[in-house]
Amino acid sequence: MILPEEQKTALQIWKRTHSCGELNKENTGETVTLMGWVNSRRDHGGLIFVDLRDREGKTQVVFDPEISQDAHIMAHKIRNEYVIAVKGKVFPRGKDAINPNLKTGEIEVKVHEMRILNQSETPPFSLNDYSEIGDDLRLRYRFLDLRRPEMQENIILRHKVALLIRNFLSGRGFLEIETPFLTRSTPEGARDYIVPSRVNPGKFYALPQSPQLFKQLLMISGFDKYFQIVRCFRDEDLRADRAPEFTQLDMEMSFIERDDLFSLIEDLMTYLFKEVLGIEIEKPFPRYDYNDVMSKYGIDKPDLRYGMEIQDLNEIFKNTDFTAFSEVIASGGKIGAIKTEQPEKFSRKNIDDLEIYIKSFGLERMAYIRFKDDNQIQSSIAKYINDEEISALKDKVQAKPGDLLFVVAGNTDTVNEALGMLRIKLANTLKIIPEGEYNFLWVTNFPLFEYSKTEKRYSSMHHPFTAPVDEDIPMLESNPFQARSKAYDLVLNGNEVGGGSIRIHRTELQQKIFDLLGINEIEAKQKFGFLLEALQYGAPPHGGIAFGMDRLTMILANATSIREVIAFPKTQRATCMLTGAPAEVSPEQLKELHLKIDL
RNA sequence: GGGGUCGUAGUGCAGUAUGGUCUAACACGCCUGCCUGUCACGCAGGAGAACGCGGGUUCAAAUCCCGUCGGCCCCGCCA
Repeated sequence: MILPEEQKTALQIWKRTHSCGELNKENTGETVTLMGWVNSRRDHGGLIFVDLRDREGKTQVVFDPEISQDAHIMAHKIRNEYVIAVKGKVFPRGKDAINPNLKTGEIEVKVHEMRILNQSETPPFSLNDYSEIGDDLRLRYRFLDLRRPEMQENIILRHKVALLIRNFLSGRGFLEIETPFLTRSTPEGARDYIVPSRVNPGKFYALPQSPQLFKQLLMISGFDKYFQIVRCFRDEDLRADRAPEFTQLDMEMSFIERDDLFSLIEDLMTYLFKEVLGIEIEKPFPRYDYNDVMSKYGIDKPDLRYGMEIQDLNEIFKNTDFTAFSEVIASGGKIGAIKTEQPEKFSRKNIDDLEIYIKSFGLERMAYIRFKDDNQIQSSIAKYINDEEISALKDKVQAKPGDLLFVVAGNTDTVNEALGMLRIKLANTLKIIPEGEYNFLWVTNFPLFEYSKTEKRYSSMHHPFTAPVDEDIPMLESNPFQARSKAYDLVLNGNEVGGGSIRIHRTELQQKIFDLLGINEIEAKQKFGFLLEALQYGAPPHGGIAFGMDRLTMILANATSIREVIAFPKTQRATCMLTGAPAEVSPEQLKELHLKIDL
């Protein structure tokens, strides 16, 4: 079909020749066509300057009545966020007119023809100013929020990360294989999102919390090295680093042991950081035993960009007369301490507030010790500490005059937890966490099981398919709950960015673990029968890991919430402000699914 | 399930402790006009909020109380 020239749309006649981020001095003299959004308009009466924006950047275009009367008149009508196309010539800017803040700052385009491709309402918030916009507004107008350069950078970064991962893994012989979203609910783990089946009345699918079982089956099928960048779903409460649907880099390999996986992942991570941030990360990453990080940092994902480790003072006070301490030692507890940085910043009031915080973990009190010159101390427990203990203490914590030590005593786990949280709190309030530093570490040798106080039973710390440490296998008969597992976490700057394990590849051992978890044979058969069966047909030794892509990207983007790197995130109450999901469905839909709502 | 915090023009905020001076301030944006070298343009003028919603206390409520809705942060939870 041939349209008369004047009926053709702008795009049938005009083709974009460049993005708004790529022109420079080299293009001087070229006639170019740019298309984009009006970022800002500066009307000088005579000249009108417009910063034209697309995802690649901004270019200054100039409307000069001496070049085109028509374009200049039309430029009066345009407003921010109008979509326009301009045809013009690239001019170098004079020395004084160069804008170093713009990629294209050394040129400008003098317009001889313009078309308004679309108008825009005045946006509800400015897309190019420096003030913070409320989260609710941003999410309600996410399509505009995503137009902001910061968000565009984040989303582009996310693409880049995914692409680098795919290229890297493909280069190492990995295959990306899809696994189902409509699958079955499993008893262990997080709450499932469930989906009713119309063709199977009364039955439900569950959306996967992870492709765990499928990737193990793929190993049994012989696919050897698998990965997938995949959405996962968990119906649990949200946090800044936790969304109900999130993206995971999921991996599994056969014929490997833990260290093979570690070195592969270290290669992948250093590659990513090099390509994305231009930063060299040292390999191999340090490895820590779960028990060690728990006693030194009170948490299984310590941020090692700063010190302030938890000190164990039991040895120093083993002969103390102070009953509050001796009783704790006698009962197998721990006297723990943290030496704070910037001790001069702590007033009596600050210390009291910290004690209140410590008490919220169930400890009775927190003592402080301030070291003075010589062998003197100022302390809430000064009268219970003798000179010998003071000098031993000074040695142990390497105290300088003026240093401040916080001391708590009680049940070992509670002391570790409380001091671990105190350590983080101190680091944040003292602002001692260095920016731009990336600290990776592996945490290994997790307990195989953990006791749930709320459910009053043992469950797998990682998941029920995790292999026990070889030398602990005999313990499964004697004291199973002391056994360690071949699970590992990758921690980056205090975030758990990845976790995985070497899996069980023998039916008997898998059955044994189900027994210990109180999953009886019938239930195991019903829910995991396919896995138990598959393990009987030549399952290779295998293991894997999964990474939180959102968290990883968040850290690479230097953002504080994964919402900043997800195009269309949910709110804290798991709703979508854009679409209004979740929402009621029609009675017809419910009827079809044989569902009744009972509120 | 629990704790905290925020909600005032289109946006960001001040005002809330000690109710009356709030006829709600400021900045950005918006509208009109002027301006040929700006780039967070400038100048002059203008419009725009009864303070999330509901109830209560009071002579009087943005401000106090109760409830409720929503955003965010944290604990629990998240194999």
